[in-house]
Amino acid sequence: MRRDIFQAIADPTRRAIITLIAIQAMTPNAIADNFNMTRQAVSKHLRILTECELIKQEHQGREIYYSLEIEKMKEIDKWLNQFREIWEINFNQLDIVLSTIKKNKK
Amino acid sequence: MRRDIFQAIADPTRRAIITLIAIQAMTPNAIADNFNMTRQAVSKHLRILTECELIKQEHQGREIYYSLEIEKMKEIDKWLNQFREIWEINFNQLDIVLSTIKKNKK
DNA sequence: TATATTTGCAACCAAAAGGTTTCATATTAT
DNA sequence: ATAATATGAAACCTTTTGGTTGCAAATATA
Repeated sequence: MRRDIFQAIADPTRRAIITLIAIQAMTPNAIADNFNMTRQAVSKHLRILTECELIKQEHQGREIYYSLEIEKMKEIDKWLNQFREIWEINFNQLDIVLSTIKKNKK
Repeated sequence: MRRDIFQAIADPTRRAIITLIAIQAMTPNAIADNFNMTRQAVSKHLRILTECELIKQEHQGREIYYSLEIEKMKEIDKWLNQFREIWEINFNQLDIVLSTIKKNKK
């Protein structure tokens, strides 16, 4: 069982669940209504998301409300940080190219 | 074959490859040297990354240099955008809490 | 108390993933 | 021309994934 955050968001159903409960906490039944699969299949996805702490539960009687653990989402952002520098470089290079074009126009 | 960007970065080896070639373009052999698996296994990962256009090839004689397609990486960032608003809200709420504590101290 | 509802868990199954070995092809070097 | 090198592709195998159905437990309702 690898069960890291990148593996968690690899599945399109799980990404949809994340987006769904980002707005507001929902019960498994309510979540499952949005998908074309059994409640149990959705439940398995919720289990995986819970295991890697991307979502959290709140028990209320016999119902369980699932909501997004937004802090964990930032880990993906953190991983992307190492590439932002490259984006910036590319942007700056584009900037140089653009100003060169400008100069030549004059 | 799903082969989308989220499925591509789900595998730790592929994430490592991405990080490796982000710095500079590399040949499959050079890339494979960094992993404890056969060259062919690495080659399969390169194929998957190529198929979803996360990396690009540059042929040079019998060698092929693989490099990162940085623009594609931004798609992950774009997906994260829908959650940034929530981060901000949380941050602002924390701000309110902090200023309330400050006020009560006085 | 008996029944309905909400949920999770286990057993099972087909398909996909990730590795291996073997082989074919193209380019370079002798 | 022959041999070596760099690479990709195919066949194969094991494990993981993502779904199913059936069942058990806890809570709410009649």
